Order: sequence, then C-alpha cells, then structure tokens
Amino acid sequence: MSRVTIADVATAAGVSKTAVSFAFNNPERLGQATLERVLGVAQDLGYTPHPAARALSMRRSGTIGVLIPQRLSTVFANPFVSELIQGLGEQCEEHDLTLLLVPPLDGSLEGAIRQASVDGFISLGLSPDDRALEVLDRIGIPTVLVDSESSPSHPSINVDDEGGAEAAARHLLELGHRQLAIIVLPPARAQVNNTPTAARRLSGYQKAIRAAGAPEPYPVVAGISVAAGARAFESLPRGKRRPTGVLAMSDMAAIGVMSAGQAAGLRVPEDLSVVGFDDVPASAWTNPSLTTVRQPIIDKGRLAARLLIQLMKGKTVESPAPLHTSLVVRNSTSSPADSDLPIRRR
Amino acid sequence: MSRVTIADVATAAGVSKTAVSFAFNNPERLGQATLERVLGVAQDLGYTPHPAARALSMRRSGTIGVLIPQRLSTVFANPFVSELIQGLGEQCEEHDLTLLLVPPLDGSLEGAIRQASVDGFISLGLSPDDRALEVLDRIGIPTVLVDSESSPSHPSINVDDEGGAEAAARHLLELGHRQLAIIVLPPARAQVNNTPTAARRLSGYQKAIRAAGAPEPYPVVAGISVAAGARAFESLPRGKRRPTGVLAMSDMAAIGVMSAGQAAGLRVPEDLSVVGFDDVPASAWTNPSLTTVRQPIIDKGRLAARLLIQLMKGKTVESPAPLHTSLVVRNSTSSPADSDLPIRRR
DNA sequence: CCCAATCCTTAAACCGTTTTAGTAAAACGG
DNA sequence: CCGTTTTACTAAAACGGTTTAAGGATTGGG
Repeated sequence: MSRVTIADVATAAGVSKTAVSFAFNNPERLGQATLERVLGVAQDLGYTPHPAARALSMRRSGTIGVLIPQRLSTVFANPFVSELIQGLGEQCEEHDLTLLLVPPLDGSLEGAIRQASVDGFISLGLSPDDRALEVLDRIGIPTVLVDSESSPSHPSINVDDEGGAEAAARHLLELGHRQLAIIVLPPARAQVNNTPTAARRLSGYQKAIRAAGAPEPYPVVAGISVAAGARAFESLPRGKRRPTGVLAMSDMAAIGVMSAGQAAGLRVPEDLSVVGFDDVPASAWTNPSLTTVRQPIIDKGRLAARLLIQLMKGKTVESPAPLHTSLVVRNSTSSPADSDLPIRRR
Repeated sequence: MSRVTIADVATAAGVSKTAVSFAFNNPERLGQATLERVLGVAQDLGYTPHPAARALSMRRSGTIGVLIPQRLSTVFANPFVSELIQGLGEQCEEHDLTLLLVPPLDGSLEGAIRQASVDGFISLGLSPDDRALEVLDRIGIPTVLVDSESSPSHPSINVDDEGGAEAAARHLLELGHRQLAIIVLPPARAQVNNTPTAARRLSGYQKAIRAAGAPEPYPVVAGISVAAGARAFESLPRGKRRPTGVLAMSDMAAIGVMSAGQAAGLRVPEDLSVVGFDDVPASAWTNPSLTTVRQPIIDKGRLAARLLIQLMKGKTVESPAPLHTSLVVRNSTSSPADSDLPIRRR
C-alpha cells in the first residue's frame, strides 16, 4: 500500500538499485535491453522517485524560496507581488525550478527559513538588520535581496525609489500644490524602523518639497491596501491645513485615498490630486486613472531570479545599478482648484 | 566550510546524534543539564536541520503544492490567483505550512508534480481527464480539486458557476439586450475541451438566453487578461449583428472589452454593456465600475486548504456543496441606447 | 545487599535516493 | 593466446536526519 521505491523496481526488474537509477539519470550507461526492461517495469509499477530523498542525495531541491515578510493574506492583496512572481516565474520555468512561498510561520521568518527545502532565496523588503538575514548567512544559502539595502554579502536589486519619488513630488509642486500629505509604507515586519524602500521614497519626496520651499508635508502611515488608504484619507488634516495633493508610496493606498476622497464628496483631481507608486496594471483602469511612479516590477523579478540562478551555479554576481523609474502622468493629478495657476486638467 | 550537521553538534557536545535530535524534538527526554548544553552548542555552531533530510525521515515536508495549469506569468496576471492564495495562505500559516507553486515544467505538469516535495496538492482548474490527475493518484498524495469537476477520488470545491452565469445573462436580457456576445475562457491546458468551469458558465448563459428566446449569442475565446479582452472586442461582429451586451467569463477580459470599446468610441454602458465574472477587487474601481458575478474566492481558497489539511491528517472528507455566487450590479450595464425600454442608467 | 523501577543516553536501523569504486565478462589488438 | 580496454552491471557508502529498542546508571524498597 505504501509508495513504490527504487528497490521495488530493482527487484521486479531483476537488477540493482543502481541500474534503476541509471535508467533515469544516466541511460547511456545501461545496455539497450536492460534499459527498456527497467523503464517498462518502472512504468508498470508507477514508480516515481521520492523528491525529498532525491533532494537529500543530490543536494539540490529544484526550488527557490520567496521570503515574504508578512502574512500571505496581506501581501497578496497587493498586485505588486503578483507581478514580481510573473517575472520570477518566467525564469523559474525556464530553468525547471518551482517557487516556494515562505511567509513567517508562527510569527517567525527565521523558523520558516529553516523548514524550507530550497536551493536559494529571494527576500522581499527586508531591512538589512533583520535577523532573518543572519540565518540565511549561517546556512550559507544563495540569496538575492529585493527592495532592501545593498549589502556586502548578497546581491541586491533595487529601483531608483528616490528619483521616482522626487519626480512625483515635483510634479505636484509644479502644478501649484503647496500643502502635501505623504502616505508612508508601514514597516515590513514588526520593527520600529521603516523599510529601506520607504526611507528612500520619503527622502525623494522631501528633497523635492524642500527644493520648492513648500511647507513640511503631513505624514500618515498606512498599510498597502485600498482599505488602509481609505483610512489614511480619514486621518488627513481638515480645514486650512487640508492637503491638496497626496503622495502615496503604493498604488493600492492611492486608490484607497481616491475612493475615500470621492466618497467624501471631493473631486479628484480638482479638489484632491493623488499620486501613487508602482504602476500596477490596475492603476490604468481606475476612475480617474492614477498618476503614479512606474517601476519595472516584472523586470525586477526576472532580474532577481536570473541573478539567483547565477549564484546557485556558483558564480559570483554584482548588485546591478538601481532600475529606472519614471513618472506616468494620468488623470488623478491637476492644479488645485483654488490655485492661482491656470487649471491644466489633462 | 560545508554545512553543520547533527553529527557535528553531537561530537562538539559530547553526546550522540539521538540526544541532539531529542533536544529539538523531544526535549523532555533529556536531562536538564544535557539539554541546555546541547542547545547551547547547536546555537554556537549555527546548526540548522537539513530540511530534505528531515522530510525524508519524517515523511512530511510541511509544504502543500498548488498545481497551476499554465505558466506563472499568465496565471498571476489574473488577480483571481492572488485572492485564492490569500485564502490558502491563511490556513497554511495557521498550520505551519508553506506553499509551493507548481507550474508545468518543460510543458509537463506531470513532471513538475513528481519533482515537488509536498504533503498534498491543491489543483486549479484541471479537467478531470487530465493526465496530471493520474500521476497524483498513483503517488497517492492527498489532493483537493478546485474549479474542476466533482470526482470520486478527490474532494472538489466549486462555486455555482451555472447559477451565477444565468443571473448575469438574465440581467442583460431584462435590461432589454437581445444580441449578446460571450467571452469564453480558454482551455486550461493545451487540450481541445473547455475547462469544467467554462462549460458550466457557458451552460448558465445559454440557459437564460434560450429561456428569453433571444438569438444565439456570439462566442469568442479569449485568455484571462485585459489584453486578451481587448483583442476579443476587436473580433466582435460589427454592423447589424453588433452585440449590445457582452458576457465575459472573467473580470480581466471584461475590463479589456470595456477599455477597447471605449477606445473605439463606444460609451459603456449606453452603447455596450459588459458583465464580468469573479468580482476581483479591481472591478469596483474601474471606469465605469464593473457589473460582475461575485464568487467568494478567498473563502474558496480557505476551504480548499482546510479540506486538504484534513485529508493530510488521514481523515476522509466529502466534497462540499458548490459555494454561492451572486450578481453584483454596478455601472457597466444598462439598457441598450437603441432599446425601446426606458434607459435605466444607474 | 539484591532486585526492580526509573531516568538518561545511545547504537543501530531506517527513510529513498545518487554516486563511487569496483568486478566480471566481452571485445580488441598484436 | 594473452594483456588491455571497453561494456554492463553492482555492492556499499554516502546524504542528514528520526526513531526504536536496548543499555547503563541511579535510586528506592524490601
């Protein structure tokens, strides 16, 4: 009743286990006749090599792990991950690899890492002092960092967050906005400090705002979801200090702000301009369509996988230069209605 | 330089391998003093059990596989999967399981199945005669079918596709539409026949259309992506036989039809009404927002994982009744402009 | 002082593969 | 006819853990 093993096949075919193994992995080392017999018997018995046994023996599992810093249910609510997986997946399929999603188990990412039988890891948004990275180092498993900080020990892949954010802020300022709010990404794991990504975007926003001599922006922390964005809108200042423009660090939050704003009777963009970040596909279909900072998410995934695969082959790889970001101007931004600048509605 | 094994720890701590194993898995079987010493040494050496070895020995890997019938890059372009994973993930995290994505490798899902070291599988949208299912049976691994057909050998989870589709079609017909087009889902794998899901939805549409005595609808096959939906719009009949309403089997395709239609100068819904299927979150934000058939995707994932976990515990489980679907009426549907019914724009 | 019970600890078997280091027989060259 | 290759196959040793069955102290009771 239990699983058919290589020994069963060997006995049935009247050969050694080695021969059976060769039949599958080294067919040229067997005689024509035996090869066919063994394969035939294996087929009849429905033999399938035990993956774990194979992984143990070959020291490779054919799987790469994606280290996810938060719960799957929150992370996969953001299309960002879907897109990243599209990029990763393309490379995986090309190299016969499968993809293991590794979220924190029991709150512990470290524990999850240990449990995972993978040949390499892609980590998402870990800050460089995260204890999970120590574990990875200790195990000595190839790792590529995505949306982290460049690290001496692992190649890391980033986009020009600061430049993109700066362009976004400058866009609003040039439209005549002065009073801005910033929707800040929450820390990736229950830690005090921001993710490196959030820090870089924040710095880009601030750089542009200072250069323009505009007042300090109002910061709100909000999760990467439409609902969180909507809540963020509620906590924006009212009255005189009401921001006319919102810089969101994610498209999902931006969409939340837009719809909450519209539900509260504001016109977007006339009364409230909103800029997102990421340019997930959905931002092109929203009402109004979302002005946002585009980052090449699929490319990012593809590149990350490609580097990891190099690493797994034993090659050494350098961190590539940050990928390019660009502002995509759509219909969620315009000059503020009360601005003295001409209203340039697109 | 190589990995720290249990034997290294044992030697360093002056105990047997067994003692080290007990220290982690059966601490109560060790004396206070040795326990602490062993754990200390393990910590210092940075010992981490080899997952594959563990999996081989314990006959469980702590992973469940998601069988994906198509390339990751196409499947993850559809938010449907993201949502399903949110449901699956919730249960996985609760039971300390990780999630392995298993797409076809080298075009072969069967091969990928063999390679995957998992304790159970969740299969998506396989038709019941798919050869992959044979492999699963042969290996004798617990399996739950999602969006398939109910099978004697595996529990399967479905929603009331037919009822939902019927409601969608009836909605358009009641608004006064006569000439309808149907965007049919493509077959999941390179096979001739439709997926069971597509078949059930089609049957629902047709049932309503026949009941209303409307003319045969015009069918177009299109992939589950916005681009595919847009292409589908292009291939719709023009002139007299132009459909005034489109029934799409996925929200993504529906969104594609809408935007292609708008780009071609049609007003949605006045000139063209569109109904989607799934009710992915994005369909609430589109312009206009999308009327669609809601299915509880997250619940579906949660339920599938729950059943699989039962199955893995050795319990026997029955296929639950199809989950409920309901029509969500938003702004992409109205009476056709040239209808003799009053235009009831919502 | 002996026997049994209790507590720790361990040697050895096992999980199911791959791989190394052969061996026996056949083929070959001179 | 005799080494030397080549061919076809195999026994045994990894791989790195867990688990079973048993062994050796230590303790307590009689």
